[in-house]
Amino acid sequence: MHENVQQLNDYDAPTAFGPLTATVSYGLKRAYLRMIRDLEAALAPEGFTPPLLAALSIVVANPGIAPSRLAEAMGHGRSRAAPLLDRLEEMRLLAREAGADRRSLQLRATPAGAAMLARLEALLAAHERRITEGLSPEEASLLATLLEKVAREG
Amino acid sequence: MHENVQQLNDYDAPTAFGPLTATVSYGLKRAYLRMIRDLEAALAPEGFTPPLLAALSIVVANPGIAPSRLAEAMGHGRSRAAPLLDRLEEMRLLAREAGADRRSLQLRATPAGAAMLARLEALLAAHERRITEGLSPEEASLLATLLEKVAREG
DNA sequence: TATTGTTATACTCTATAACTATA
DNA sequence: TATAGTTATAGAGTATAACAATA
Repeated sequence: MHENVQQLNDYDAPTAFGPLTATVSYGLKRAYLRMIRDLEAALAPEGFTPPLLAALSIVVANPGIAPSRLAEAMGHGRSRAAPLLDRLEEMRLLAREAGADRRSLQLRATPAGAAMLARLEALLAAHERRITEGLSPEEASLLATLLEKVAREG
Repeated sequence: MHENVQQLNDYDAPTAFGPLTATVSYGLKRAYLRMIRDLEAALAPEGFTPPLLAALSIVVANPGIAPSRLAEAMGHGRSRAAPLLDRLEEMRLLAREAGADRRSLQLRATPAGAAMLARLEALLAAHERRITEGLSPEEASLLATLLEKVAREG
């Protein structure tokens, strides 16, 4: 049963992270994991996921954008756009329209899409407050700036 | 062919992000993506992936740790540990040893595992320098601190 | 009963290559 | 030939549930 010598391990809580301790690299991973889980949970009741929200946001902010430029803005290859657009079109939130160059498409949100995004913005704001709850407003703003610097240098 | 009116889109580069602009949430996603791709590329020549490195680091820093506590430290469920441990054991970098409570296992790195980690630390340091190249040392240190605050509140 | 480790399963994200239609 | 969009495929990461062994 229970004994005091039960644990022969030579470690104690909390668990140590070795060379990962206090690195930007592992901090990014841990913070990202916490963020994405909170966002997934916040969007699920609306039938949304983080990538769907990003795609809709970008289309609303850039009416007429082509799928390949959307994919580029989201940081991945062209082929990732198709299933996201299929889903958003299925939900009647956006439409793929033909342009003058018939190889290319122009993406536009429907009124329902714009309305949905407005609704999601409230969820997004609450999510942002949750993940920055341990930070002052100045720290949160600084964090966003530093993250953007890291992201841009790629 | 080429015409000046070719683009009827009412957007211009760079692409706008709408409500995602300047949020910690989307900044985290973008910075994480940049980081993880750099780390994957850095580790690939050694046959390693970021989760394998994290697992090995934590086992070396916590000799005798159990798989379930390793999984907890890495932020996911128990079942994720098994394939990572299979792989590391296959590589002869760690061993699963039986403890007093025979339900539980004690994980320990082999000498080869410790040597491998030492080698990986150099790659990790170079990786850390690359992803923080746009930041002063003070900013990088501050960023790591802020990220840890975000991660911990979960 | 509860806990540990494992297996099975499924879903998402991501990357690559190949196909089509247009230019 | 080059580009845009799509499809097919595969691999990795993650989550849940169920199982066997042990307590």
